[in-house]
Amino acid sequence: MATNRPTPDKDRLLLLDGHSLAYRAFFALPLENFSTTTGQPTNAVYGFTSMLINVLRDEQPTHLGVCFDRSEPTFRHEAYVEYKAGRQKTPDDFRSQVSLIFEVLDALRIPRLSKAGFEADDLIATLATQAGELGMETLIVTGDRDAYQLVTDGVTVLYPRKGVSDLVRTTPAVVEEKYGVPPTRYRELAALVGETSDNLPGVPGVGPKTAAKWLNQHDGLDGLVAHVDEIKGKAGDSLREHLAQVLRNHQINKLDCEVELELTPDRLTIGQWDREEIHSLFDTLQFRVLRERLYATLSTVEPEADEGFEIELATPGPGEVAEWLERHARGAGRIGVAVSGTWGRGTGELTGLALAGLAGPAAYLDPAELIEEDERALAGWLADAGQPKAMHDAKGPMLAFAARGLTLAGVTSDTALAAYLALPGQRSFDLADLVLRYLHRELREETGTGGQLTLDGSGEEEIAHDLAVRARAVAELADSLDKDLERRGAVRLLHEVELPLVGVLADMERTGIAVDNDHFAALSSSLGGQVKAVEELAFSAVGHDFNLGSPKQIQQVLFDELGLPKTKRTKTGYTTDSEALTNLLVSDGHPVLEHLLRWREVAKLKSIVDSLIPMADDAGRIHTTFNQLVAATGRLSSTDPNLQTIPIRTAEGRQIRAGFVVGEGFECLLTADYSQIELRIMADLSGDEALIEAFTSGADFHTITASRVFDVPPEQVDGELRNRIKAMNYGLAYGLSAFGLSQQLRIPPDEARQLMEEYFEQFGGIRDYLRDVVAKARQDGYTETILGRRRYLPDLTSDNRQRREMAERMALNAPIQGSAADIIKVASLNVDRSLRERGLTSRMLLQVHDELVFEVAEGELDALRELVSEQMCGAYELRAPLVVSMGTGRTLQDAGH
DNA sequence: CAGCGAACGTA
DNA sequence: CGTACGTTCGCTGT
Repeated sequence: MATNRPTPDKDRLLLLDGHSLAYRAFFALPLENFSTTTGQPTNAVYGFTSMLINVLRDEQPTHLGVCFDRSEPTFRHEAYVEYKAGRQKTPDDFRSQVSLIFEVLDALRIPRLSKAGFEADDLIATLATQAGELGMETLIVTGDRDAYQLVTDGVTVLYPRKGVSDLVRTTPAVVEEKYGVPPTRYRELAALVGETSDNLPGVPGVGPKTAAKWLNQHDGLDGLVAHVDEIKGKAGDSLREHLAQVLRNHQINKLDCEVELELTPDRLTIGQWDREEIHSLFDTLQFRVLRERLYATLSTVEPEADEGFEIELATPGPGEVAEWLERHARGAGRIGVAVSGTWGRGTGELTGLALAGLAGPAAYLDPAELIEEDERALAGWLADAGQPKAMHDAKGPMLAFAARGLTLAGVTSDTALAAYLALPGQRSFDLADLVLRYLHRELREETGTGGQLTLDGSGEEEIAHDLAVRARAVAELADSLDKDLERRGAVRLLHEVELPLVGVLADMERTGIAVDNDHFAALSSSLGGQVKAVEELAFSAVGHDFNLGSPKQIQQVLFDELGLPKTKRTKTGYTTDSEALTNLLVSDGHPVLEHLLRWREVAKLKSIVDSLIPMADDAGRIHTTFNQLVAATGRLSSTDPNLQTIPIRTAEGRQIRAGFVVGEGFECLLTADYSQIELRIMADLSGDEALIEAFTSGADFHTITASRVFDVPPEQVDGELRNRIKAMNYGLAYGLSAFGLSQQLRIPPDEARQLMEEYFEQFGGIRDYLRDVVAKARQDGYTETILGRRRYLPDLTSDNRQRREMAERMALNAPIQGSAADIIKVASLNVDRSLRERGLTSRMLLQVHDELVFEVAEGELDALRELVSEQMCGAYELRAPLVVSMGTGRTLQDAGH
């Protein structure tokens, strides 16, 4: 709609009919594509918000309001009891979204209006009328055609045509063309034709064409009524028969232009919206694209976001680096460092480097141009822990630095990490987003005041400026985030845990883990043979070929062809997951089920092996990438490849572990894992004496707890009883319900409920703790780990049960899982430091949530065992003390225990 | 060719 | 109707 750019000299009021637009969006957008992972439908909110953003962008209103219907009856119901009768009830999936729309509007500081006894249309009519008197231009966005009666030269209706993206501009000429009457007559025409959705029947046999003809012939409805006896034909008879109804329609579809409202059009201004609120709301709604669009739109409205960064850029020539650093970096406070290049798989390459403090000139260095002297000066400054630096997501750049022999020290802020602690659960910590959010600026150079870019076409200068802007932005952002973390009590967590961990993780990535690709190749071919064989068995069992990897085709075979009983529903059909197939196998026993399960198993293993083979570098080592910014609880994650999910449960799976081996020159691998760390944390946090006692007694924890719950001596606790309590013990930390427990143990729900009650009778502290932790989180808006790591859970107060209960389970789990993450992070740091202090060459390779994997140097096994045990157990003092178990061997399989 | 859902690997 | 992740595959829609 760029053709209809507004004229800025006139005030422009935009009025939206909230319900009618949301309702349209609800039916236009498929629910299955617009729901959050917690199951909250969002299609109406999404569609409405999307329309709102578009119209803000295209129309650039100066004033704005959204009107809503109310549930109370209106004067129309009083005039006609059947008004809107027979309408189907509003779907629940829609109703749950209305309050979300309110939240969006409130966060955007957009006024919303409603009044008991009136429909949104009446408010719109009133405001449009008043706006006209104030000399304002009005735009009405509504899916209700009644609004056509308001159209004048100063009032335009934007009516959504199919879906939510296309708005038709309805001017007087358009109404006239479409209906054959001017907007002022539209009401009369509608009275004759009727409105089925309002349960206002018109004259049978009379459509818009006839109605328009009559109205034009008799100069309106009054004239028509006066000459009603002259109307000929069947339609005339029909009109006379239904005349009362027409007059009633005409009375009812009149919009009230004199509703008393608290706000007048000139007060419907667009407030300063709250970026944080929008961020967290859009996070909850999982609107990613929409957020970008919103920012793109509103930043054109918001002048402050138009500002960029002023940069005075120097490019020290050969031999000038040392001097520049001396003059502008040393003693100039914290320097922002921005790096361009590539990194991953434990290495990287540096292509550009920019330095900038809060003020003063910035420098751009091209690593390819540095002479030895410059490189030495740079290396010295980078490695100087006394020179404070701020970076954004420093781990990658660290790998690139390391690849050219540079070490980095003195990083007192990593803005990505700081943002992660401030806003865990956000999925991206893009520098531009953070700059916009915290500094209300755009990540670009301010070109208005001097410093004109001289683009010579090479783009090189542009790259330098771009990087310098990032360096300056990081320096400023770091200060801003420091303050934010202060407020959130996360300063120590950043400085004492997350920041130092960056280097430890980079080292692990750089080191990698050795693999035996011959072993993997043999494994792959053996698994490949089995995949083929099982595939053939499956085909002959059903009599034809099909794709065993396609759930869709499996469903067709199982449920359509073989007529097996339907399983649990998924979004797209019926589940064929291994649990369901196993159930079918027990109940029906069709041989294809067995083959299918077996195929999945071997195909999965083969795909893991095949994905690992090309990962090894020339030295035969695989380098994962640890992500420190993704897990909402504070855990690390591992990608490319994910070395935190190497199979262990089945013997065949463990064959893959046999392919991870000790590297040349080293003695063996050592794995060290915390035993039952989450349960110990739960015991500590809850302070339940019985539970703590169960841990300090030294005997098998599940057996001890089972013995208490079933009131039998520990030696009489058999596998079955122990299993039940083990499931309970673990399930508690996840917010397991009685129903879930019954499912897992395959016992009746009543029995499961009773089991839980008996458990809580013995360990009441746990129940109290779990209840309190949720209550506190609801109060505070977040949960906290032992080191003060927060997780924000706004959904705890949601009126949507599904969302609320999901948030409650997250609230139960986050402090436990997150505290375990805190502890192993501290342990990793302490082990790393201790290795250094004792001058050992053994090294840490992996972190797998509650386990650390080491490569043991010749002759260091005993020393390492002692060191690791000491540092891991001593990482944090719990009332149920930390216990570590270790295993060693030449492969990861042998080192298991 | 991107994006999504189902399935499944780990703690 | 038990948390937290990442990867693979097939399918669908642009």
